[in-house]
Amino acid sequence: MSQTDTVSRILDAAEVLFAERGFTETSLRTITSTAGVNLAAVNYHFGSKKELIQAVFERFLTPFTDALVRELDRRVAEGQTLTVEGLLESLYRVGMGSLAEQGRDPQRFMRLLGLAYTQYQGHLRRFIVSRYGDSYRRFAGLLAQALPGLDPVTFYWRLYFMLGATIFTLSSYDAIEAILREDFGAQSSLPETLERLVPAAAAMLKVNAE
Amino acid sequence: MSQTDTVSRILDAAEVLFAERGFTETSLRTITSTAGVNLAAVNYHFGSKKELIQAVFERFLTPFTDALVRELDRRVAEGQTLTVEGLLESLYRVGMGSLAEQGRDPQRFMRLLGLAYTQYQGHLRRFIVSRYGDSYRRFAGLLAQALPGLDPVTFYWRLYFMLGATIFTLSSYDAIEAILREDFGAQSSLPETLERLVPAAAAMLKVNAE
DNA sequence: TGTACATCAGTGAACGCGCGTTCACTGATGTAC
DNA sequence: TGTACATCAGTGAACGCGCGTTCACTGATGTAC
Repeated sequence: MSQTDTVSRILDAAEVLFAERGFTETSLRTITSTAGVNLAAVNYHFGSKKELIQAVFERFLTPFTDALVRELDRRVAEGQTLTVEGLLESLYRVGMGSLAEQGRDPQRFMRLLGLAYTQYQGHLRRFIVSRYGDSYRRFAGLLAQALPGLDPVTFYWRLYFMLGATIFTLSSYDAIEAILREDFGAQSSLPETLERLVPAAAAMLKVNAE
Repeated sequence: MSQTDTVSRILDAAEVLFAERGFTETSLRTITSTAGVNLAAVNYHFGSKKELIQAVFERFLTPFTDALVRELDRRVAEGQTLTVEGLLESLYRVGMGSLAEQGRDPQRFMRLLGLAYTQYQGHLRRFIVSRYGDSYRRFAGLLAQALPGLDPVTFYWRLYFMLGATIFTLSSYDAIEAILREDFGAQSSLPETLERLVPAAAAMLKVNAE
């Protein structure tokens, strides 16, 4: 078993289990037995449980933000007019795409993102802000340009409303979808849900703008 | 020290600590030493940590949902036309009011509500749905009436978008407010933030409706 | 009015358990001369 | 080519610690006769 193999088996198991139950509720014993590796391997390869949590986030956030910034750069270089709807579509399409490439589950990452915001893990919030703050500001800056005439404070509050609607809904996607399927017999796929989210979120951002 | 006193001291301490750190991250030893009561008192009065968590939710959700349903009944009985904006305002005003009456902090309850949705506590979700599902459906039903012409599946997804924007933003209210104050020197009070949220959420719900 | 008993809030100490982490060790592979 | 040593992934067992819960007990108050 090569190093890469053990490391990625640990990351695969941790990703699934953290998303299901949270960080404190998932023990290293559960992770290592699911991964089929020795208990001590986590501390050997990652140093501590905290650093394992960060590594899980790094593995999916880095490809995602890199792809998002490349996409934004490309569209700006081509001189495209970036609308609110266009930017949200880019965000969601890149999110789905960069994960689908690796054959991984987008809902799982939404749950992890939701946990990062709500769980009591100061180190994780600091890690994410310092590592991915630049990409976040790039996106927010272009979105602000697409919404002229909005004062900055109103804009930022609405940006958080939009993030809340996105992260909250998609991190509970499976549960909500199951309820709607039971009550109305209507299946909603994830891409369909994102198609509902784009105009709704755009309308929320655009009230009284321009 | 009367029974009521010990019980409410435990609930007060648990409410603050759970909202700050989450359920698993808060030990009964921390709660009881903050409350100034004996460690065994939690199990004596509540039975278990799970039942304590439920009791914390019950103490703030019951007055809130009772007041909300009374307010909705009153407005319907008076024959008022209930608009989307009017219903959201009722929701937020009753939320602030029923807590302010008791001199308690509304942000704290938003954090608890956020935790209830994201933390791995199956018993809590079941408890909330069984106890407060009727009030939730009452509100959702009136909101749907205010949005004719919207198919039910789209309506329910947007209801979740709205809940996500509300719970996510208000549960991180202190953090977001601090960032905006630092970057723009602009203070936003909680009522001001709710005034921003009403038209934004209403616009999101109303896209293509009526 | 006085005595015996019941009830109940609260307590101090201990229980067993699962946790993250550590450590001495193994065995395979690579490197130097 | 052969030997000595270094490196490094991985391991098994144990460490101390904090956790939720339990239990025998106390002391105050109420109730019955």
